Amino acid sequence: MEQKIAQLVFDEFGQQVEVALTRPDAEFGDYATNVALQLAGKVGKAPREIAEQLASKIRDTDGFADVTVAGPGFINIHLEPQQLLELVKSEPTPQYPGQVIVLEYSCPNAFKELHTGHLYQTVFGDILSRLLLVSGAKLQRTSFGGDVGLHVAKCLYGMVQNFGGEYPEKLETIDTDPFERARWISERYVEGASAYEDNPDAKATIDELNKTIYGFHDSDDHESPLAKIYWETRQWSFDYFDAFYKLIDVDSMPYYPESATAPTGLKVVKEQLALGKLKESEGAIVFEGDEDKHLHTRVFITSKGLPTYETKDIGVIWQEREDYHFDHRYLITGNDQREYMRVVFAAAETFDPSLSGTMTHLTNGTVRFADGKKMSSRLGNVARAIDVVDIVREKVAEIVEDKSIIEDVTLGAIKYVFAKYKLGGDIAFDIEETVSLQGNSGPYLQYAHARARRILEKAGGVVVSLDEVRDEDRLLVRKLGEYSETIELAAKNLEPHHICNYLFELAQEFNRYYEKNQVIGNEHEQHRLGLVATYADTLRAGLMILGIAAPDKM
RNA sequence: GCACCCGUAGCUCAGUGGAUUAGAGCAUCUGUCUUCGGAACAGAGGGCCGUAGGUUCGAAUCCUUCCGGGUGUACCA
Repeated sequence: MEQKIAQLVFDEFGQQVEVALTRPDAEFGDYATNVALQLAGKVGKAPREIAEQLASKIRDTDGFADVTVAGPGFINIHLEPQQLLELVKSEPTPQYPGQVIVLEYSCPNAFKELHTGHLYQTVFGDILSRLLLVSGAKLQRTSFGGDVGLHVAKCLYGMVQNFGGEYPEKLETIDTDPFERARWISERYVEGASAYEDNPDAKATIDELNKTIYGFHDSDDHESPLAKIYWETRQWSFDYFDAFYKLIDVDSMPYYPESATAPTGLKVVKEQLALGKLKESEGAIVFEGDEDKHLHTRVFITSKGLPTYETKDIGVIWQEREDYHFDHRYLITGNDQREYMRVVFAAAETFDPSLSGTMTHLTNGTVRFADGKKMSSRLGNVARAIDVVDIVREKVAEIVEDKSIIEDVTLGAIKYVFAKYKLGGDIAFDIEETVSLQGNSGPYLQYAHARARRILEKAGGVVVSLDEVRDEDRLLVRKLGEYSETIELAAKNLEPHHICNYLFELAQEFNRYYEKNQVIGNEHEQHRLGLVATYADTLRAGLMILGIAAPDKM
């Protein structure tokens, strides 16, 4: 439609313009455009005059219900009922057809538990994945994290202390539940970390251990007692990640451990050093910043010869490209890594100019607790992801009577909270509001859906497809017709929160309709059931993109 | 110091490439209501969109100043 109007503008005024259609308040029309105002300056006529001229042309050519001019020169377009129905039945236009896209997110470190930030980023990444998939992308999810490094050494030290020596067989005495194992590992980490702080001997041992662990990889040592402990508990960590993803009902993804990306990164970095793209400085290998572009200088290989995070990140990029030949790569991290990642991207693009413009860094804010006092006793300083899920589940269980849907509602509540904010800012996580069954929340939408399903069930299942628009339907039908463009907008900008806003508005619109219009027993029952079914299906489709289950009963 | 992000209703947040009267949820107050599932609907109050300028026919939105908050600034990740 934009193009048609642009063509009319060109025919009438000989001007090339970008026509933007907006969705005005229902009283004004179904679409509105301000092209007349844009043209006023160029053409040298009054905006209203241009608008009238254009409006009459649009009226002639496209057979809209009505085309009016309002205010300073807006053209408001009213659609015919059939045009509204076409919109309802239209599918979203894929925004990434056939594109190979890598999305890297979640990124927990091995030997540590997932905290609230991971929960947020994992949920958000999963939603983005679903959005990209329905938008035609060939998507590959990935994750990246540290399975080597000082934190692992501290942890291993704690384990050895706990066992009173290097006794891998004692691992068998630990609980087999993946969450219990993860917790046990993190307790050993805490012990190792405090020993590192308090005890100089322990510090020396742990520093040595750090190198030893790299050695397990370099020399492929799976036999020494310490190596056995390392490999076994490393696997526990990976199993724990998968168990957690399963718990929150998101897809798991290939994990790129630093032990694997470091060698790849080192190889690239050494090649680039030879090519002069990196420099030696004070014994370290650095990528020189650029003051004009406000890029910091950063170290890629330390003066001790160890690869830094920068090098490992280069390694992931090269590995992911090798594995998937991506057209575009997105990664999500905390926003504290913003400047850092700019340097890594700049370095990567310097190393290989063909990467230019193929990578996008998305950043998320931190999760704050709105009701911090209540949470603190249970969650401590670093809130574990699992505790948040447990607390929400407890709250949900208090309200929901049907036990079989507690998990769906719990996850619906959590996922919706994380989906409804635009990525970037901090999130105020309020348990009460999360679980709240009213207002703009996951459970509200789940309930709205279940309610519609029950109407259909009660009516007996025979549902005709929607084929007319009655006067009282108009607002709801128009809202249903906005589904496709909402998905397109969300996909194009990678902003799932538009979907949340839309679904909430849709549910409200339906509730308004439902308040006034009897469905069952009405003379238009068949027609209205078609409308209810369309609504329920739309709601379910939207929730599905958000990874939220839409139970038929609640 | 420099750079980046952010300041919209009491609170939490939307606000598409500039646009008709700046919106929603929560909270507060008032109605509807012997309910096709009320976890609802209707309505009210509450805003110089941080400040001061600029561009424009028109600015929460673009540019600049200042104020306030956050983050980052080479051998951590």
